[in-house]
Amino acid sequence: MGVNLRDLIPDSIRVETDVKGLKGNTIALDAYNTLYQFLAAIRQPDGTPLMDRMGRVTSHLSGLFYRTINLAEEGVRPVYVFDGEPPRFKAKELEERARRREQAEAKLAEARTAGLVEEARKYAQQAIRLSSGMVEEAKKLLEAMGIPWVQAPGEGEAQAAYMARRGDAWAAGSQDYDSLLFGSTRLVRNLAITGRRKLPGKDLYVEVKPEVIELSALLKNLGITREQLIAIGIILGTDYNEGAKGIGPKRALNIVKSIGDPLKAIKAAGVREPWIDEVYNYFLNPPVTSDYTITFNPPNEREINRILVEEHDFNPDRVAKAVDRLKKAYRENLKAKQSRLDAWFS
DNA sequence: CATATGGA
DNA sequence: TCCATATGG
Repeated sequence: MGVNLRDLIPDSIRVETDVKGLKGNTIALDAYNTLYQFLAAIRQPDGTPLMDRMGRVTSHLSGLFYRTINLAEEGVRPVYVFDGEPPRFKAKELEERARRREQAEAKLAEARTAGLVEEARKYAQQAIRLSSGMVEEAKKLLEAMGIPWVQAPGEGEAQAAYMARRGDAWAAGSQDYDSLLFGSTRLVRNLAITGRRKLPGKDLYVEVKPEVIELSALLKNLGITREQLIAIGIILGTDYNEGAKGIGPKRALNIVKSIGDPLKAIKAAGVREPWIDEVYNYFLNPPVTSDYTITFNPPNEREINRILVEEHDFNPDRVAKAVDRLKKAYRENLKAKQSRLDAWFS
């Protein structure tokens, strides 16, 4: 999922930090990416997600609620950016994902009847569905919490990058690297508090710290332009194209630097999709909107309780405790600072 | 992924 | 304060 720039980016460009080091910064978070990861991670050992008494999945709400409060408490100002319409050349990728999900669902049923717990968990993670209802409910919860969200016209990563470029956000936040191709000034990955990540297939957890990748530092280090970075991404493969067979990050960088012109390099590398010029233009100039405001509001405790406790069977004491933390974080970290002049007029 | 809890 | 383990919905 997403463009795979992992092996292109030198370790020296990945700046490890902790959440405290991001205090005061507005971060435009890829909502889809975030919710999807909660759905993948917040599960019982056999892969069963958290559910309310009606059997509706609540893992995404639990993750969103507690993580957002943690970030706010540490002084991070989160803005969630939701996907709009995908570009039409993403249809193939989306169909493939749907197909893989159906296969995983079948395998999950098999594993469950066979009583294979680890197998079941594996396939449950591959069978994740983020429904439009779940997305709508996440937006409702954010509103109740007083946390801003933005509806992107196209890809959320593109909108987040635009917000960073305008200076409305300090960085885009996602596990994927796409926002760098979309021109985000910075990308923050691994933005979580506890920083635990399960190693695939093993019962081991490793500590993972947030990392910041600055676009200008990356381009300078590689000696390329943003346009050339887009070309490399396309050669390596994106959600919109397969990438050139047998070419890894080193050769992709070489080809792009020696040829110079991004579109010529893409073709010289052997990328054959006929719609590839459109993909290049989409990364360079994606649909975005300036019609948003980033405003933090006081948490609406009644509404939070209605959604989490009444509707979805969250523990009222736990929720109340978290809401208290959110109220304090709002006062101390999120509330717009009033200038002395504003105070005089109000 | 996150909180809660109990023992070192 | 740290760690391991259980539980959250």
